[in-house]
Amino acid sequence: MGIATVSRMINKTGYVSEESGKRIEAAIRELNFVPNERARNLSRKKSGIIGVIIPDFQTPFYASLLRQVEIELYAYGYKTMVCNTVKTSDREKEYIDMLDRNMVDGIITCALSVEDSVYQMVDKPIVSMDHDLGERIPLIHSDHQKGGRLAAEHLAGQGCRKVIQIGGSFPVNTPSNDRYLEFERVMMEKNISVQKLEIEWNHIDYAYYAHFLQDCRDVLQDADGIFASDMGAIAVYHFVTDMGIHVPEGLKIAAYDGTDFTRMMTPVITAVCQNIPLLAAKCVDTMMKLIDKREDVDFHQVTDVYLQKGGTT
Amino acid sequence: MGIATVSRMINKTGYVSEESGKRIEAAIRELNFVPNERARNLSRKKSGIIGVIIPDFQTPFYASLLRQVEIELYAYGYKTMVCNTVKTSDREKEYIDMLDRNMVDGIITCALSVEDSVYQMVDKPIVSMDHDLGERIPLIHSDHQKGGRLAAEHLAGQGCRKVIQIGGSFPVNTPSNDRYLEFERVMMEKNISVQKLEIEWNHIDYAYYAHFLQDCRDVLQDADGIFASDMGAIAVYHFVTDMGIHVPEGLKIAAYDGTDFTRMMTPVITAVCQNIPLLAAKCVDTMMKLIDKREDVDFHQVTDVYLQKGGTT
DNA sequence: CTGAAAGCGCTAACAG
DNA sequence: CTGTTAGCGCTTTCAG
Repeated sequence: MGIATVSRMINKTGYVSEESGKRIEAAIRELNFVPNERARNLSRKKSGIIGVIIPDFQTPFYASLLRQVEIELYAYGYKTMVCNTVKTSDREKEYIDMLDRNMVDGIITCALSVEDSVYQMVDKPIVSMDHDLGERIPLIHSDHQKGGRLAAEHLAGQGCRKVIQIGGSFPVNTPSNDRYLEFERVMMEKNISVQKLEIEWNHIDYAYYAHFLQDCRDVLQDADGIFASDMGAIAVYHFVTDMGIHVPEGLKIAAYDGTDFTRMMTPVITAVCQNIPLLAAKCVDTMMKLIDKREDVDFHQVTDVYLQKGGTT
Repeated sequence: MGIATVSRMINKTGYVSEESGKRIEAAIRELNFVPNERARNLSRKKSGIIGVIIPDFQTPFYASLLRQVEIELYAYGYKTMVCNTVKTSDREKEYIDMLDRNMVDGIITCALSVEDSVYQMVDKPIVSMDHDLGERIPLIHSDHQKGGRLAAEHLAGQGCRKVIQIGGSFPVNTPSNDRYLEFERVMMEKNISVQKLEIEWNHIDYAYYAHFLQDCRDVLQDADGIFASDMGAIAVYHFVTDMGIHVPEGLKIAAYDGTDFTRMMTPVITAVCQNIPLLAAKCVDTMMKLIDKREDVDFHQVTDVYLQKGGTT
């Protein structure tokens, strides 16, 4: 009985007579045989692993996204390799190289620290979230423009006249910027003053916010509304409360992302919510199409956002 | 010029003359050659990937741990495969099987849903956190006993006389249980009444807590102190505040884990903090020793915990 | 120092 | 239906 038959049996590919089947099964059990994945990967020319590159899953949004992506990939029989760039472009580059070295079958990326060209050189499955890498690489993101508008209209509707926006200027071409632009545009239209406080996009952790806000006391004191990412909003709430400002009377806070944490807070934070499960599903579905070399790949998918009214506005 | 020389060159193993070196370098550049990781994995009999099994990184503690572990593994040149069991033992089993199939070089696990025997059958590098899998598998965990004591003494010191503990009964042998036992023991000693509210350990997300607390209104109303995990504490704070109970005057809340979220909240939550970076470092260091088949493996490592005084007590 | 050759363990034609 | 035979692409003796 040959080794090929065993292979056919295990992979259910090709015919195997009932008798051989039984014998093989017995042998497998007896010898405690387990197929070696590394050998399979080599001859099949695939590893069944997808790398997911994220800036840092300290950020609630990315943590949630990674979680959902893992669940989706698992459903398709793929394993997830976490690729946390921890804010450094070196790490992002190294993870992309991995694709070339055939360690993973594809990469889903939402990191922003590397020039687009690095990605464009790779001729393997890549799906990008929130980062336009050229038209040959599928791009998926939320309707950030609508997000900016929802926030602006809400704050305006609550009577804000002097608002602050906290956000970074990304070094790359990302649709995320639309939320800042649209927010400002809508406010301008309503003659509401908007000031943008620039944060270093690659330093986004709580300690940084705490430190950053220290330097903005006066501006915060003076404003009546603020728009920031989930973690930024949480930090602002914490900070201004310590300053003795009452939320929402003294200052209204709206967050962007709307991860679970905004709902765990007391009060719940008003937020524009991205549909993370849907984003994750689209990333994975698109990756599967790319891997299967299917023709019906949608190269630009935008998902809806909605406003969650909480106690901070 | 033979293929072997190229291999020696790339891996810096064995001698290569300067001239050959240059020629190879040129060829690599010209042909844009990249070594195939899958082939390497097969012949080297290793993949450079470590699987990290966690119950669910919705839980702040595991999310932080995973993050740190990835950073440590990366420093050693290893990649991290996320293995989120999402509360199901099937998934945990499947991930363990992966080890057998030689997909990963080792597994760091902190999941609790599978009988110990499943792990003991595997004769490959495994490091366990918070789950005693027998003396042949290194066990790493925080000093949960001290943690329980710190919380108990603190709440007692703040004048609590009637406290609640929220926690699960794990289906496996885990040192985490010590914190419940010690908490109760210390309280008993001081003649303080303790009631334990049992939660389903495998349903630990915010929605569950919210629902669970609904059914405990009376008990909460009646108590003056409570001890729960980070997320549990956050949920309690949220819930009792909505009920009109003032924290800390009406109820004192102490959390267990002490992840960043306890510091992001307003007020900061009093918590017993586990040293997550140290735990992660120990897990990874131990894994490296196991892989290198070194003799100096410490099979039982306990790390210290400390109390963070916040505004909820 | 270098090349030939034998695997690593499995998959995939291709004749029987 | 099944066994034989090539690979997959790299590492690693082992002569030379």
